[in-house]
Order: sequence, then structure tokens, then C-alpha cells
Amino acid sequence: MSSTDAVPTELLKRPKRADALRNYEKVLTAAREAFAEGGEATALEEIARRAGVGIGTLYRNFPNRQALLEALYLGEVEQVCRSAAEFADAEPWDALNGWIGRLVAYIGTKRALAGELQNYLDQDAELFATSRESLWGAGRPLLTRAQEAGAVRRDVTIGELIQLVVGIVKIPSADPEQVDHILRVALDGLRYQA
Amino acid sequence: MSSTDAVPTELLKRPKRADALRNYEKVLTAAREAFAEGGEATALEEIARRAGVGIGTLYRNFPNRQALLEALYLGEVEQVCRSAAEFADAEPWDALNGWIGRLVAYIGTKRALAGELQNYLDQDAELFATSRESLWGAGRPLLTRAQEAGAVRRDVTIGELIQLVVGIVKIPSADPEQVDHILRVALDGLRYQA
DNA sequence: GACAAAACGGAGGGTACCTCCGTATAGTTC
DNA sequence: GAACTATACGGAGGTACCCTCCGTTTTGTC
Repeated sequence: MSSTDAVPTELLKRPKRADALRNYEKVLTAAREAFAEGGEATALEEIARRAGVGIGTLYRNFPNRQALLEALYLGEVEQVCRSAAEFADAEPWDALNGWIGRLVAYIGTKRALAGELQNYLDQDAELFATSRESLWGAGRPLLTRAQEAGAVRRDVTIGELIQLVVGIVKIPSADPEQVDHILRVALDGLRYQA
Repeated sequence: MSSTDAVPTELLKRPKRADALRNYEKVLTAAREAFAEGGEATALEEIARRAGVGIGTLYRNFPNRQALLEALYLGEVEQVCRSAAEFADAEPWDALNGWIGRLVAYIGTKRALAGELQNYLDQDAELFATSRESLWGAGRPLLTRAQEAGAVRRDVTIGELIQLVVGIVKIPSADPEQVDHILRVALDGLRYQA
């Protein structure tokens, strides 16, 4: 839970000041907590208060609500991507399934975040496309391996597979068992060529 | 398109005044148009302006944003339910598929509305549950018939099927062809018992 | 310790949601 | 058709939130 390297250092032209970095982290952490507790509609001023910074500081780091949500989102996606490596040694079908399980678990805890994000998608699809690419990159080897082993129909792309899973899991049904079953049915469908 | 009987007359204790009824319709129509044109985030004051009524009148008919969205939503769902009757005479699998096609088309045009609604779902699931029931009631005979004909695996419920379709179609992908393909893969999965 | 660049924080402008209540209108009764 | 009452109208204004702007403070450097 120690979050030291959570800053996307790739594009920082010059090093930030130490206090600025601290505040950036504090806002991100407060936002994570606040969205989890109080729902996706939590006021940004409340988040600034929790973080112990002024509203101006929040907005300097994240020009608008969407930017803050995206920053959270990107961090989470990165985690899922990294988890793909864990399944490199398993049987093709099991590996794919295992990683999908991770994806499902991730979406389950962050459903509110995902929902809010969908509202902003049309406005700024750029950053979202980037993260989608990395998610695809992480999952594609698993899918390809499963297809080459004959465990999955070959006309499915990794993008389709992920969207299928995301679409199902994001369903606002009260019953998680039902969602599980739907997912299982859909994944069964992957195994047979039409 | 003539909308005369769109008022849910079931629960009206005493007849509304004629002008009140007129305004109710005007607001609903304006809201439909405004949400279609300007997106789900259109201000309610803009809708009142379009309808040619005061904001107070809008709020008397629909106590809050959610109520207005729900009223629109219910009307649309009813339409999809009615369309199920059209497929009573087709082959079992084709009938089911045909109706699903309707469902897809409906969601496609109303994606924004569906998205906005999802935000409010947790707050007031009551009315939503009612409309879900009627959607299930409309689709269940088609599914049952397909199952009895051996065309669809028997462990799938109508609720699961609908949620599967909704989940997939609501995916915010830019490419409709891809969504179609995902849907086809998922529906293929329905035919085989695991 | 002095100085410039960087960052801070919160007052305040703008907008949207929703409420409240004085005014206007529909429907009824004679 | 005039008088009357219940019903409905409309928009001013309170509240909350988003975001900007700028005077003040802090950091890092020489």
C-alpha cells in the first residue's frame, strides 16, 4: 500500500518540487478513499479537504474532474496489466481464464469508477485509448496462446474478449452469482467456432 | 409518433386538469428531443425552455432529474416489450434472435439514456425493478420456446440473457461492427451446454 | 541569507438543481 | 356567464458544486 512510484514519471520535463509531489499523492489517495466511501459523485472540494490541501492545489494537478478520474483509472489498469505475467506458466485456457478472473475482480471493486468514467468517454477518448492499448497488450499473448492450443475460437480478438467481459461484469445486477453465470456462459461460447 | 396515451393512467387518483396534462406531454417530448440532440447532461432548465413551460412546472411533474429519466425510460421499455409479440410465429431460434435484435436497436439509439440511468440505479431501484419484470415477461416465452426446441442451453434464464445483451451492446466502443461480432460470439455460446 | 521560480489556498464567478409562493387558469355551481 | 375554489403556472432565489484567478508562501539555488 506504500505508494511511492505511482507518479507517471515518463513525461515530467523537469523534476517537480518536493511539496508539489507530496500533494499530488495526497490528493490521489484522498480521491481513492473518497470515491470508494462516498460514491462517485463526491465533491472535489471534499476530496481537497480530505487531502488537506486547498482546492486550487487539486485543480493544479488535475485540471478537471475527468483528469482526476483518469489518473486513478490509469493506475488501476496498470495493475491488471502487470498481473498478466503471473499466468505465463499455466495451461493456455487456464491462464486466460485466470487473468480474466483478475480483470473481473478489478472491475467489481471499481464499478462506480468505471461508471463515472463512461460518462466522460466521448469527451476525451485519447487517454482512454492509450490505457486500452496496454490492457490489450497484456492480454493478447494469453489469448493467442489459448487459440493456438485450440482452446478458443480464432475469430475473437483480445479487444472483443475484454469488452465482452467488461460489459458483462459492469451489469448493475444485485446478484453477483448471476453475473458469474452469465460470464461463464459467454466464455463457454468462446470455445466453439460458429 | 402521435403521443396521446403515453401517460401512465393506472395510478392517477383523480383526473388531471387539461392544461396540466398538456404540459406533462410537452415536457416529456422536449426531454426526449433534448437528450437525443444535446446529450444526457442537458440542463433541466433548457428542457423546460424547449417545452415552453416554467421550470416549476417541469419539477411539479417530475420531482427531480431521475424521475424524468425514468418516465422516458419506462415508455421506451414498454415499446420493446410490445415488439415481442411480432415474433410469436417465427421459428424458435429466429424468434428469439429477432427480438434480441430489437433490444439491440433500442439500446443503440438510447445508449446515452441508459448510461445516465445507471448512475441513479442504486438510489431508486424500485421502479427499475418493475420495468425489468415486464421486459423479462415479454422475453421469457421466446427463450423458453427456444430452449424446448433444443436451440438454446437450458441453464440460462431470461434475466441473464437480457443482461448479457445489454452489457455487450452498452459497450462504448467506437466500432459497431465489433460490438456485433462480440454479440454473435456470445449468442453462439448460448447454443451449447457446457 | 537573498532571490526567483514554483506552488499554495481560498475567495468568488458561473451554472445547474430544486423550492417556494404570489399569480393565473380550469372546471364547477348556480 | 359570473362567482368561486382547487389546481396549476412560472420564475426569482437559495444552495451546492465546478473551476479560475491572483496575492501569499514555500522550495531550491547561488
